[in-house]
Amino acid sequence: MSKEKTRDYHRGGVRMDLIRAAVEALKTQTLESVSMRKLAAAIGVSHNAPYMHFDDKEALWQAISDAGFELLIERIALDIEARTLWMDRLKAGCTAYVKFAEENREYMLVMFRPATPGTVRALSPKGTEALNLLERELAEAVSKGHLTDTDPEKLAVLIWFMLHGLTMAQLQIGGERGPLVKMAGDDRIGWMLDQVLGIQSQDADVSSH
Amino acid sequence: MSKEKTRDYHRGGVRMDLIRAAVEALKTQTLESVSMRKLAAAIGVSHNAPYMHFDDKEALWQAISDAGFELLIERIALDIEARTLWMDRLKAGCTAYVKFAEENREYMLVMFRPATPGTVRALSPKGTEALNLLERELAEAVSKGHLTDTDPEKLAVLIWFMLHGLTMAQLQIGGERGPLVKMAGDDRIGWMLDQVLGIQSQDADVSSH
DNA sequence: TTCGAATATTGTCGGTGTCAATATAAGCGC
DNA sequence: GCGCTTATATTGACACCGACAATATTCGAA
Repeated sequence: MSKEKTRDYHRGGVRMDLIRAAVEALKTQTLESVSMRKLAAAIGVSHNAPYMHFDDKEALWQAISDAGFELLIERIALDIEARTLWMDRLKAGCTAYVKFAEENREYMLVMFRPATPGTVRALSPKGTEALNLLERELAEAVSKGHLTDTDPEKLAVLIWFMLHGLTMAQLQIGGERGPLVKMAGDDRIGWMLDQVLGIQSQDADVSSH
Repeated sequence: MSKEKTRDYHRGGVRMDLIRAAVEALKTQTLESVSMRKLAAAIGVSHNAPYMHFDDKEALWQAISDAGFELLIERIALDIEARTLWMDRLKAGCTAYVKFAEENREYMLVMFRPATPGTVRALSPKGTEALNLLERELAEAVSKGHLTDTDPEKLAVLIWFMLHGLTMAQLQIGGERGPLVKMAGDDRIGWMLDQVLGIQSQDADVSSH
């Protein structure tokens, strides 16, 4: 009598549920160990349903990567716009990058998963957009005379290398031990920026006596 | 009559052959797509023979990672020792890091493969040894008065972040396009070092007119 | 209402990591 | 030489995986 169907066809939102489940799974598991079939099971759908919404396992990663870059630039832009002084803005943007990586390990793993050797995967449009946010701040600083003798484009890339190296190191090797602790001070990003930009730290350097 | 056995038991050197085959395979394939069984087949051995020499697939990666760090520090040390002036030595070491990564993509993929979320994988002893090479040069430069007001330890980590960010970017996104080309000049490493160390470039800056 | 398109299902295939049981070879005391 | 232990390799099996094919269900528009 009961009308209960064996399953819900067309339950809707499978694509989003799948992405959410994958992101959730990545918080505790490796990229390799997250499987389409387990994700399908997790959201209560047959083992092949995901292939309605994603050509491929890779297509799922790509979708998550895009979403990650979206979140990243949103956060960076927000934190930059909340300040006015150029150095504050720059530092806020850099800090946002690192904080995002720390708080969203799962996204970063996908966004910067290694490319297949032969292929060239360009930095996603959203990715370069994030980089441009940095570059704009630096260009502004140069044009207003706060920085001299530097090419803002190259400087932006250099700073990104620095931030990216820091975040990748944190992802790849644990955060608790090793060389990372040597940089674990309160304001490592401020310190690094001062160093790169050749600025005398305005706080008294107490460490020398 | 012919005494030909179906296979060679105890053929010897399976462990090394396996590592070599894996490194070779990684030149054209992803970490994920390299399989124990294919490696076993490639060196002409049954699908379970590898498990005599490695507990685990992960154990194989670990062995390759260790070998990679060994090669890396050897190369860095060699290139440093070939110079005498402190800045030349520092630059040679940094350049060696990046060149190694470019020429040994396959090793870097394994050396810096993402760790399982829960676990903390400390930077391998050999890895920190590589970092110490940098640090020693910087400490020397500070003690001889070439650099002032800087903590060599922190500076070494900063420089490593920079180099690591550069190499990871090259591994993860293609080298041909995107922001990387903005840094593609002949002596990007020299430029980056000058920038970080706050040194006026001794070459005339021709780019400004 | 009918029919096609979208969505989901079951079934299947070759491939994978890894465990178990078995077979072969080498080393060594005798 | 002989026998024992141990290292090494093999076959066999199992659950799991990504992906393809064929089928079933539902929705929406003509």
